[in-house]
Amino acid sequence: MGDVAERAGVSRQALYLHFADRTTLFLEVSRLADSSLRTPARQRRIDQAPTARDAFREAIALQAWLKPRLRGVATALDVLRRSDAAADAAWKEREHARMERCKQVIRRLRDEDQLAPPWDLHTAARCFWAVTSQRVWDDLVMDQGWSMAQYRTHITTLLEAALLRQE
Amino acid sequence: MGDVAERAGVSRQALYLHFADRTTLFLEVSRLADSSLRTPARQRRIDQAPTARDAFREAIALQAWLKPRLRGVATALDVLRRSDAAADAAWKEREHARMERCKQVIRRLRDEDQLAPPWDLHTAARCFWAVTSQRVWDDLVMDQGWSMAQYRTHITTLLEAALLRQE
DNA sequence: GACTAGATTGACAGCATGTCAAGGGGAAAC
DNA sequence: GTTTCCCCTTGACATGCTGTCAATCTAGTC
Repeated sequence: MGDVAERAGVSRQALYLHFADRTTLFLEVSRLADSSLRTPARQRRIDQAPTARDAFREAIALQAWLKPRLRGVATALDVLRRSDAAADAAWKEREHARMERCKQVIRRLRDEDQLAPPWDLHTAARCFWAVTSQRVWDDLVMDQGWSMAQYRTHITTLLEAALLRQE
Repeated sequence: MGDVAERAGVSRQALYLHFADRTTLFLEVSRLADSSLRTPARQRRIDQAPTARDAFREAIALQAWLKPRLRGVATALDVLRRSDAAADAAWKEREHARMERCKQVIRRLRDEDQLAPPWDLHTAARCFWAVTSQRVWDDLVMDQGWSMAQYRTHITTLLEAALLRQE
C-alpha cells in the first residue's frame, strides 16, 4: 500500500479514503482493467466472424492480445485469492465469465459440426478455457520466452488440432 | 511458521534451528516430496514403454498421479516465488527438470515418426509441459471439479489429438 | 558428575495492514 | 469576507508475522 500511495502521489492513509482495504483496491483495479480492455468492438470480431472456425481463431487471438495487458492484475488477484475470500470470489467471477465466452465459441463450433469427436460442449470448453488461461500464457511467454506471436501461433495450432474436426 | 511449529509439536523458534527461514523450509519440503513421489520405478514405466505413444500416455498418467500429491508444495512454491528470489530459482529448477522429461517423451515420439506436423521437438515439448502444469490441473480439478480420471482422460485426448500423428 | 546437543521461554526489532484523532487548505456557498 | 465542507495530511497506534537473541532446561554421553 505504501508503494501504491507513493506512485499515486498521495499519503498511504489517503488510499483508505477511497478503498476499504488492499483487496478492494485490487478488485476495483482489475474490474477497471477488464472493462477498459475488453471492449464491445473486440468481442464483435468473434461474434461476427463468418464461420465457427474463424470465431475460434479470433477468440484465441483476443486472449493472446489481452494476456500481456491484464497480466499484472490477473496475477495479483491469483496470488491474493490463496489467502483472501473476497479475491477468490472475484477470481471465480472473472473466470466464470471467461468460461461462458469459451462455451459460446465451442457451441458455435458444435452447431456448425466442426467440433471433433469425442468432444462435447462442456469438456471442450473447459480444455479451451484451461489452455488459454493467464497461467499458461505466463508459463510460455514469461518463463519460456515465447513471443506473443509464437504464443498465438502455437496455441492456435494446438487447439485447432485438438478440438477441430480434421478438414 | 507458527502453524507449522504447532502441527510439528515444537516451538516456533525451534523451526529456525533446522531451517534458515520460511523459504528454505518450503524448498526442502518440496524437494523431499518430489524425491519421495517421483521414484525410479515410476519413471521406468515411461522409459520402458514399448512404443513412443505408450510412453506419451504413461507420462501424462504419471503427471495426473503426481499433481494431487504435490499440490500443496507446488502451489506454495508458486505463490512464494512472486516475492522471493530463492523460491523463484527453486521453481525454475523444478520446472526445468520437468521440461527435460517432457522433451524426452517428445523426442522419442519424433524418432518414431509419431510427432504430427508441424510440430518440432521444442515447441511440442513446451506445449506438453504447459498443458501438464500444476496450474492447469488446479484449474480443471480444483476449480472446475473434474475428477482425477476425467483430468487424465481428457488431457490425454487433448494432447494426443494435438501432437500425435493421426493413425 | 560434567559436557553437549537440541529444545524451551520470553523478549525484541522490523515491517506491513488497517484505524484513529487532530488539523490544514482550497473551493463553493452564504 | 467568512463559513462550511470535503479531501487530504501528519502522527500515533494496535495487530500480526518473520526472524533474532539471550538465558535456561533436559536428556543422553563421556
